[in-house]
Amino acid sequence: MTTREKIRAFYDAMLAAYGPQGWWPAETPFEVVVGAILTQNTNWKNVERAIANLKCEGLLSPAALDAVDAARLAEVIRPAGYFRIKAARLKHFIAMLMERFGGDLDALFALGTASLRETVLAVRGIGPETADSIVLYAAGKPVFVVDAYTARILARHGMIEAGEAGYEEIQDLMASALPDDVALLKEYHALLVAVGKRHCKKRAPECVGCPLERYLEEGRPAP
DNA sequence: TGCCAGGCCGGGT
DNA sequence: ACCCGGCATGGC
Repeated sequence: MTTREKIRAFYDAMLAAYGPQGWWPAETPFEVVVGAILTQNTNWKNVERAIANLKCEGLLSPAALDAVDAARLAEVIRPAGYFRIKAARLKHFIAMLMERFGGDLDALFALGTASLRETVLAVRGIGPETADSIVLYAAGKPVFVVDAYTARILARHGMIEAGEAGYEEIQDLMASALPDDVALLKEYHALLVAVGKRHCKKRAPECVGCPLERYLEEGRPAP
């Protein structure tokens, strides 16, 4: 089986094992943007609390985040960790949105996929994964989102060298094996996270009970 | 009880 | 071009 075939087979295996994940968990595209920044190296549970706080305080809109004091914003998002840095990062994104797009998220998302990614990536505090999460899950444009689980799972299945492949390299590998299908790309990344959380933790010596290997061997999903 | 979570930046080699 | 320390809360 070629690497390309494996990448496609993984999708079937994960979908069969866990079903559609329905990502991103948010009510609006703007909430996706905020969540993408808040979840950097942080447990999603903590992010949920921070977002609930933002909703309570009426701060979950570009205009409100633009107006709020950075120190107060930091206190509101405290449960998400790195709260001072993340408050600044949210402010940087909002500043870009206000100055260049009049605070209109749809105007930003009207950009083509490549320039949208560049624009978002240029914001201080937004790196490749956060940018791609915004492009895919908030703007609905086709990019593959790479994260720590993606690299770890691919490495443990011998598809890349552990610690060798960079972000873009992994992204290109996945993109070359998959169609430009937004729904599939959304689901694929979400499924990798689902599998990673259960079977591919950082410290674990191997992917215990991972459904993928078994699927590849037996040609059908693990029970 | 430590280790880890859906990263990214800035300064130093 | 890499490498590393710093950033911080809450869960298992």
